Order: sequence, then C-alpha cells, then structure tokens
Amino acid sequence: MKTLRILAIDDHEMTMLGYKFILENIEFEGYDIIVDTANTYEAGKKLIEDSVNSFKYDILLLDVQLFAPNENQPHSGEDLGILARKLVPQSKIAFMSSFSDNFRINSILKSVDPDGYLVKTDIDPKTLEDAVKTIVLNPPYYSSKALTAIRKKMANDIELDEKDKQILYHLSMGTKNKDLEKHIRLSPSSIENRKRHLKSLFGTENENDMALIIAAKNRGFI
Amino acid sequence: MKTLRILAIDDHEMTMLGYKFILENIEFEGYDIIVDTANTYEAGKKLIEDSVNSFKYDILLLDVQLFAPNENQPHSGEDLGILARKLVPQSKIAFMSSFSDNFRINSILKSVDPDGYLVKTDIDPKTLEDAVKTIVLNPPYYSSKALTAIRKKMANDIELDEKDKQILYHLSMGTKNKDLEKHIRLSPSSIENRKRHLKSLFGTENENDMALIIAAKNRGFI
DNA sequence: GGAAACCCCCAGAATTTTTAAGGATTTTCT
DNA sequence: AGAAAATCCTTAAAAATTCTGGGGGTTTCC
Repeated sequence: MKTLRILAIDDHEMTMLGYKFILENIEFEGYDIIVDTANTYEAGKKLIEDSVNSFKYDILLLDVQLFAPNENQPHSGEDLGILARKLVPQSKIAFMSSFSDNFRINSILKSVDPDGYLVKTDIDPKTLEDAVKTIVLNPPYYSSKALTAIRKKMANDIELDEKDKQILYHLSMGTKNKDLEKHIRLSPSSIENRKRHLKSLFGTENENDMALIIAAKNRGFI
Repeated sequence: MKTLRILAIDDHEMTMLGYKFILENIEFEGYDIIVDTANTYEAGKKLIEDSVNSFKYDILLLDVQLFAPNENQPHSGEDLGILARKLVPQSKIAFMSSFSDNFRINSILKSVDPDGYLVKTDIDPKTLEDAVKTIVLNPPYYSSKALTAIRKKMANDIELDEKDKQILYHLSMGTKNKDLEKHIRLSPSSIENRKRHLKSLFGTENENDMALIIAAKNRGFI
C-alpha cells in the first residue's frame, strides 16, 4: 500500500478539517491517503520547506487567499505556489479559490501552471475525489467554473499586450483615469490612445470606461 | 420523459454505430436519448439545415475530418461547426478529433467555441457519458488530452501575432524557407527577422528551424 | 564544382506608437 | 449656480519599431 501525501493550506480551519475528512476517506486503488494541514501562510511555507529534505507531498492544495496570523495583509497562495514549484517540483499543485475571478485564474495559470484549479462553490465530495485522482493520474483537473473562465479566454481572438492588460486591470479596480499614469509607464495621452483602441477592439466605441470594463469582463480578460 | 436529440457526424460508419449504441443506452435522469447519424459532410450539413425548421438537436457531435463521398478533398468539421453555430445557435456543439494537435484545437476553440472537445483516444463509454451530461448540464467538457493542450496554451506568456503564427504553422508543415513568402505577405528579409525573433522567444537562438518548431510544439502553439 | 537554399547583418524607408499641447464637454464639489 | 477638476477628442511632431532590399558567408544537394 503506497501512501499519498496531501498538504492542504487554508486559513479557515473548519473547512480544512472537512477537506481532511473527505480526502482521507477516498477509496483510491493502491493508495492510502494522508492529509497534513496548515492554516496560515507561514505554517504552510514551513511545511513545504521541511518537505524538501524528507517526504515530498504528492499534492499541495492551496487556498488562493491566506491571512497571516495577527496581520491583516493577505498573503496570496499564488506566491506559495510559485515558491513550491521551485522547491519541490515533484509535488503537484492545485489551487482552491472562493471566486471564479477570470483575472486571477489567468494569472495563476500562467505563473504557477497548477495541476488543478478548483473554484470552491464547485467542490463537493465527489468532485474532490475526481480532482485528486485526476491530478495524480492524468492532470490537469479544472473545476466547472474554472473551465468556464478558461473557455472564455481560449475563445478570444483579441490579443492584448501587457500595457493593455494593466490598463484594463487598474480601470476595473476603480483607479481614476488621471491616476493611471502612476501605475503604468506611459504618458497620459498614450493611455488615452490605448483606451480608445481597446474600446474599438471590444466594440464599445464612444462609450465610457464602465462599458469597456464590462465588455472585457465578459470576454474573460478581467 | 423528455427527448435528448444527438446528431453524430463521422465518416467511419462503424465507429459511429458504436457511438450510437453507447449514447442511446446512457441512463440520464429524465431524458430519452436518440441519436441520428450522418457519415458525410453533405449529409450532415443537410440534416443540420433541416433541423432549423423542425426539432433542433440538443448536441451536434462532429468529427473534425470528414470526407465527402467520391472526393478526396477532406471537408473540415470545423466548417460544419461554424455553419451550425449560425443556423442553430441553440444546439450544443462538440468535436471529436483523432489527433490532439494543438494548432487545430486552438483554432477550433476560437472559431467555433464548442461546448465540448474530445480527443478520440480519450473516448470510452464512461467519458462519453460524462461528456454528454456535462455538455447538457454544465458545459464545456474537454477530454484529458484536449485539456493538456489547453493547459499548455494558458500557461504561456509568449504572445504571437497572426504573422508569427503563420510562419510557425507553415514551417511546421514543411514549407521551404524560400516558399514562405508565397504564403505570408511579408518580404523574405522580414520573415527572417521574425524567425530570428521567434527563436529568441522560444530560447532556440542560433539553432535551426527544426529546433524552433519543436519548441513551439512543446509550448502548444502548433 | 556549382547552384540553390539557408543564415546573418546592415541601413534607409515605411509604419506604428508615444508624446505634448490645445480645446470641448462632462462631472464634481462647494 | 458657478468654479474647478476630470474626461474625452484631435492634431502634429518625435520616437520607436518593423519592413525591406542588398551584400556576403556557410551549408546542402545535384
């Protein structure tokens, strides 16, 4: 009987216990599943670092948003994922996220290229079991809402460069027009040019920025 | 008992009978599944056109390569998909393909944005059942090998414009360097510039075109 | 050996992007 | 309501990028 080691990191302790219970009771031919847990960024980081010189985890299950203890700065699970890819490239990485935010999904798929991505409202015992088996045997596993976001992205023929993406992102965060230049290395008039260009790409000519953001959201860019 | 109508179009008659048998025996709560079949492009097209004014199919299951009778020109299922999207937008569309060719998958995901994509070697009775249920209830469904191609694409941060893609595509098809200019509206020296640029993007500087193609394939572009 | 194909580099031309400046319109705030 | 601020649009010159044609070197294949 081989052992399948899973490390789950989520700052809600009770939900994590739920995962642990479900995961450890999965029937998986030839495998005995053991779940370690951590509920802070720091604790998780430590366990991953420790694993480098001992038993590697087969799967790291990372919550996208994590709070450090006694802080109100959220650490992103994304950072932890990037770190883990370097330290323990053998371990498969899967993310769990509360929101099916296109921008976040796209970003994580690029930066970490995880073996799984689960939107939390998609998770139930059955999908969790499917996910674990798929991630081990035949990755990747993307849950239904994640797939919807991925589909939007793949169906798009609009190509945006980094600056365009930054403009869209900051606009969507409510950044005022005149403050954009502080975030993006371009002159105000260039930003306007690009905004106009973006509006024509998304078919929202002569409409305001809100229309642009909505169109970009629908197409999966934000 | 509602009826779920599926139209399967594949030029190999026997495999299609296999699909029909499996599909019509699926247990799907509240649905009675009926499968129509066609084994040529023309026959399929006709059935789709006829369906406009009668019962719409719930799912169109299209083989990517189709041969017309008495011709040796293959018609692409992609064309049929594009047509069907216009004529019967209510019908869900799923593709079946023999090869898990990244270029083809990317192209179809853009042009048709199908509700399902199945690589044939991934298909067995269970996945076919999963696929149908997912496509009806909660699309999209992508089979394992399709997901692998999609994953490669999503994980990439290299952005190529149309001309770059054309160059890669034609190179991968074995087009000779000096014939590239016949396919791509660029001067020979521009093509060289772009090829050099591509090689640096893919980290194959000072290597030959083969190395470039292999790198591009691995990253999911071709 | 010789022709054809491939690969590399250069410099001017052509194109696209950026920038600054000026003005019109709308929004916000008092 | 009126002033100030922010947004939106246009234009024209500067800057950056891309395209192109040419020269020349190396490899490949008759």
